[in-house]
Amino acid sequence: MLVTAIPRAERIRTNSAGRRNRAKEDTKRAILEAATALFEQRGYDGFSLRQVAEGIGYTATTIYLYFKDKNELLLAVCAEGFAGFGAALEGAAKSTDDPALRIREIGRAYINFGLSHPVHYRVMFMQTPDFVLSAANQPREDGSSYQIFLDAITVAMRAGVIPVADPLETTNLLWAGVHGLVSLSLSSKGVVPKWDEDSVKRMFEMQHDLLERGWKADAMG
Amino acid sequence: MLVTAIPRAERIRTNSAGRRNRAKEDTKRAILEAATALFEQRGYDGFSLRQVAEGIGYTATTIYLYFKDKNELLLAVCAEGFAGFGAALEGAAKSTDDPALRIREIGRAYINFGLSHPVHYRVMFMQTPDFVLSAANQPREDGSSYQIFLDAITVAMRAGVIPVADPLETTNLLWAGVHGLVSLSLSSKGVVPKWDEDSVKRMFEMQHDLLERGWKADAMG
DNA sequence: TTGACAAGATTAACGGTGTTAAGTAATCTA
DNA sequence: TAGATTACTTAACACCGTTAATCTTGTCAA
Repeated sequence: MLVTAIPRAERIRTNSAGRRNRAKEDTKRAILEAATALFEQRGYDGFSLRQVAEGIGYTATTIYLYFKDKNELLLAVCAEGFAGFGAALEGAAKSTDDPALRIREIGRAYINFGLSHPVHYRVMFMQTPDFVLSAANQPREDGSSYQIFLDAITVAMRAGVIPVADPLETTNLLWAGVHGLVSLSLSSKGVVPKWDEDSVKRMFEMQHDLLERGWKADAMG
Repeated sequence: MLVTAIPRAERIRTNSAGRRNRAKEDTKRAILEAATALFEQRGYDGFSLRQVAEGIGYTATTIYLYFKDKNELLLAVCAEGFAGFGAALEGAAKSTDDPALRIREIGRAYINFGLSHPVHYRVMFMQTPDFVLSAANQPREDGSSYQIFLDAITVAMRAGVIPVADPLETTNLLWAGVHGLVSLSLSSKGVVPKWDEDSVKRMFEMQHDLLERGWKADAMG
């Protein structure tokens, strides 16, 4: 008789536990996906636990077995969406070696993401105060989204293409520029002229041209 | 007997109607004031019709006799708060004859207002999409808040201190700059570095310096 | 194989929300 | 003084997030 290192009882128990865990992960994923779908098509206001649950044949209270409360589920939904945010910024940062162009590309990526993920962007940066932190500091292998901005700025400063100043404030300045464009577009599109996507992209280029010219003028005294 | 031009019955009726109307205006004001108080100290989320009403000894349904629904009451509350917004911008616009300085002063007034009226600013420009329109277009004797921006821009263009371009887009650009600073400050103050009031004001000056230098560099080819 | 146990899901309930429809009491009109 | 109008309330509906208690079912050790 072949004696295995692990006794039968324990094998069964761990397998069973494994299957249970897998099942649990599955329904957790199911909830998350239903939540994401509902959230994306109904927005922040039309998002209720009861609807999420009923959409996949559960009761609302079941969600509490998998998420602490509504906020945590919403945060999980956004975290998923914002994995793509960090990736987009990172891709932009790596797309060129030119320190000045890199900043512009990051800005373009930011704008593009915001405009094409309005619901996520809204919740993360506009609607719910507490979410900004987790959005900006969404941990990634190589630094948060904010860090990607900051790195590009410090590199550009060292390279002498932008004036040396407090890197944090310069980062915030750039962030404010793109965030202003995206958030006003999301709020004003269709009700105030010139806030459609094309205008916003054009305005970003104008904004960045001005910034670069300003930096250059500053460098020349 | 002295014959008055207006018969007694009619006088009574109109007076009575006047008294009624005055009373009605009074309770409308009472509701509005209670709403404002509650809104200012509990914010958008902790604002309920039942609480507004109970605070002044009415039932929630009474509010519907004076306002169409919750949204309209909230809008009235914000409209009140934003009378000051237009006034602040207008004051800034009139504070100088220098077209370039005027733009900066308007920006400063915008920043100051946003930072000192966080709750109103949030609702008008961040929280509720539908409110941006009424905030920007809040009718005033001499034009909306947006119009104050726009006028300053067109004057500056005519004066040659900023490059001639689409005035609407240039206005939006400026608006995005200050809105980005204010809204990120409101969302990030205390959780992300350098978003306190002093930093924001400093960043605005940096931002505007860059813009002006950029405009000047543009003018020189 | 049976009985205990634990996990997963449900039902019931609490206190809250915006909103509508019907009812009441006082005031004004004729 | 009878009837209409006005200001307000009560009752109800359909939701919401959240908690506690209950049920069901499969797994486990004896």
